[in-house]
Amino acid sequence: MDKRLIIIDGNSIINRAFYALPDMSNSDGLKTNAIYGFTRMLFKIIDDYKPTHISVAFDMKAPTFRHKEFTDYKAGRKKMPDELGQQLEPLKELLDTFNIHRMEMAGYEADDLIGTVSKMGEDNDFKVYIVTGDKDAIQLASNKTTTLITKKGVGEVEEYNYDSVIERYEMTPTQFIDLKGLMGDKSDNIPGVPGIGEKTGIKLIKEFSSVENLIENTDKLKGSVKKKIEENKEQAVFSKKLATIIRDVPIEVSLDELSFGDYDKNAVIEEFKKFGFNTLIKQVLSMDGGSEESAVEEKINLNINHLDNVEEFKKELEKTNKLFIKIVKKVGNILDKNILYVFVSSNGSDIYYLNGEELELIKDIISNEEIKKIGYNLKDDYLALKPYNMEMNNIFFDIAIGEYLIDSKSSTSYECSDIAMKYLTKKIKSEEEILGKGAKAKKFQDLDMDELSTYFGEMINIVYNVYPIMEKAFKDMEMEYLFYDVEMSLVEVLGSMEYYGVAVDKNQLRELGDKFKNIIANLEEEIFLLAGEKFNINSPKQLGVILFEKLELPVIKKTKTGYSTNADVLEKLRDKHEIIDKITEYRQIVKLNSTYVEGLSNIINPISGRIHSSFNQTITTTGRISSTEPNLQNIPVKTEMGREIRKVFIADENSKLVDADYSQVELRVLAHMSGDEHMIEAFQNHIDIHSKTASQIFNVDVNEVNSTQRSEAKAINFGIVYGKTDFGLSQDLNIPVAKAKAYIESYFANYSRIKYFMDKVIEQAKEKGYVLTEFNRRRYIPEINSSNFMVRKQGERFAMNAPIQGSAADIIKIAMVNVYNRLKDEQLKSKLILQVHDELIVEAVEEEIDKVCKIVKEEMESAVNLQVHLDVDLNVGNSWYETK
DNA sequence: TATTTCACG
DNA sequence: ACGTACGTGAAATAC
Repeated sequence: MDKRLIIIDGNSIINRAFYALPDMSNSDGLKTNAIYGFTRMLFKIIDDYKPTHISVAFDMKAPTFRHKEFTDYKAGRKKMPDELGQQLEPLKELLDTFNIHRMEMAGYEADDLIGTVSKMGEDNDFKVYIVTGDKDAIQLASNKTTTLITKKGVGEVEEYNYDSVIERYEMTPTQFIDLKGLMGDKSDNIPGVPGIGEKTGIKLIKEFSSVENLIENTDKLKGSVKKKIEENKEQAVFSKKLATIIRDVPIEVSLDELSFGDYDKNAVIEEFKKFGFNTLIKQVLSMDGGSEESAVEEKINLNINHLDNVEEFKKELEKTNKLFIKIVKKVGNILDKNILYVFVSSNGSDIYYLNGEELELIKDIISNEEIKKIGYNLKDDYLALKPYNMEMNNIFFDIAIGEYLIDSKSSTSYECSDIAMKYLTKKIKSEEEILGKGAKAKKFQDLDMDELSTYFGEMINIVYNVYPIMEKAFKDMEMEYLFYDVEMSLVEVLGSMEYYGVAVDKNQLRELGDKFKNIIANLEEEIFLLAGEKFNINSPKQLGVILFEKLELPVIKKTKTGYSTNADVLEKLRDKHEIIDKITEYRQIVKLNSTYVEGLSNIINPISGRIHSSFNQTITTTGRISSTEPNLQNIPVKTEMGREIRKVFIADENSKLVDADYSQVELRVLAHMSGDEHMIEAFQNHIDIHSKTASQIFNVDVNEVNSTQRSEAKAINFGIVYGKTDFGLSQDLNIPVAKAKAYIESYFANYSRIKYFMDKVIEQAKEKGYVLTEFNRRRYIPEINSSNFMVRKQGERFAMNAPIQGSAADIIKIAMVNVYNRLKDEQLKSKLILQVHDELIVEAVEEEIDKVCKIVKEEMESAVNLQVHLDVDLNVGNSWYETK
């Protein structure tokens, strides 16, 4: 079998990783980004090239023969930063754990060891790969050796072998050494020939093929080049020597020692846990090689039986009043009875199941207010039971939501298997492993009882073992109110909203569709006429060709794949050609028709005739809820044509929609959190905040503010919340950057506590690694300590925005819970049906409208006590369109 | 599957 | 000097 040897330049790769990745550290404060990056690179290389042998070469601190012969060698190099230095030893230990060979030798650089070992590999018929970020190693490329140079960061590599080097550079790999002899190398402080750069160097090497030959034939040169070479002959030869990688270092190593694959997975995982590399643990487990026996996959011992003796199980439950539960349902209508099995347990190991027809047996357990329901994605379970007329009460602990609160960015899915790995180092099958992925993925109804019981039994066991750990974490982080009283209470609220849905007027939808299609057809014709040909207007690519090539309009902006044709660009082009306005209008109507008219039509529930959107609680990094299938949080409102879509959303018979929205909730949160007297005062005195800001910036009386000033101030008020720059503001307001800068400075001069607040949260993010909302919701911001300017600035904007957006999200969640509970407690028929970030909509039956208005306003305004009032605007109408 | 665009707060 | 406002989801095209 063929043997493949990979030799890695350890220092080079760890350096790359360090500078490419954002700051990371483990719980002990050890920096880990370079180790992480190195390991990811290592895994990728192993995956791509399947090496049989590996060695990692390191530089030593001791001077090399190059230093001895040339004191200035590598002079002027910056010292390795301590954040990187401290990662070197742990990386070496990790390699040892992996049983990966590493080498270092006093007096020689890593390059020389690589040169020597690669030669050994070549001589023994290995296919050799050299991994480094240093292009010097291209000189080692040959028919048997491929040099892999890292591209941008550590993600990808570029391959160089003998042929590809010739093809790209028109010279052989070894001629690279000659080139360097002439050009020198700034980073290594190799002098070369002064005045000869890359261009001339390449020309000379192509002509004379080597430094030595060149020197002998300087008579064929002329002018300044001749002079330069003749005056620096020795220096050129010497530079070439410095640049030459040694290939016969007296290192005592046999290729057998480099063989890879025999390592203890468990030990590697332990190490990863120490570093906090949770995502890598999974990868190790699925990697070939390594001994599996000792791996973490201890079989979980479970007793899984049909629930025959309900009374006995109830007795067991009484001991703790904790029910661990997972419901398995088939894919189907949310309003139908779809339950296949219910798995329940009181102790995490004795697990019982019953099928969909036997549910009545546990109805009183499910609805018992005393029994705490503990599970994973409990909203799904709550919803599954609804069609059976069963109400799951006391939804107490959901480990998916728990993980979301602990780290809202750790992943997007919060897969149970990931949670198991992170908290228990237990490997259970993921949903994808059970069902497969893509088009031929199975569904739970396709699995047999054996597969189901293993998967869901393990899930219950994981829940049982993880929740106490999270319980403690919330206590330590002072997040108990947020978790139990806000998020867990919200599960039932969101479930109820989904189940109830919102009524739609299908006729209205059809009418709008007809109207839009008509307009689209007309616009299409006009656009083709103006363009002189037919094309797909929906294709940015084809549109780009028409606009910027055929019509030769000026290119405003480019995307990574071609011309940008977005609304901003079109806006700037609208004076240049009459086709532009037609396209803008076409885009708008097509969007309305495809996303809204057709999108909504497709998703109306055939049973209820209503729309049941999913409200997801574990998606956003800031704490907001998201809405999918369909997204009801982005129904058009800004243009009149778009707003007509809202006529589709109506109240049921004998009902009306009560729409309540917070007035400027984020700015009020900002006023409160910053404690800025000016802003607080404005809100307390019910002064229009945008006019107030305008009066301060433009130095006029509040009553004298004109509409332009007010709208500019509005842009600033909102922009500040997101950390907007002077440049961005200048673009939005179409004013010079200097003017925008002056506005922002004036803003912060007047609202000085806001500036102070922003500085403070950034500082907190830098120190602690996270920022907090008013209710201690956390957002980790690893970007904040990045060495990359752009990434770091972005981190600062996250830090400024997250507490504000997040606190507003906390507040409306509290309000939702309170509104829902009031409606329930007062036994009203009206239902909370929608939330759009700062807006709640209740479908209220006629006779309850006054009561509902009062409840919603009261609960929203009193959800939290801030230094400013929260104001809620109420509107009542037959449709969402009317509630304006 | 990735990219571009655009709808909302 | 950098590149330039946060948070989402859906549809369509192109690969």
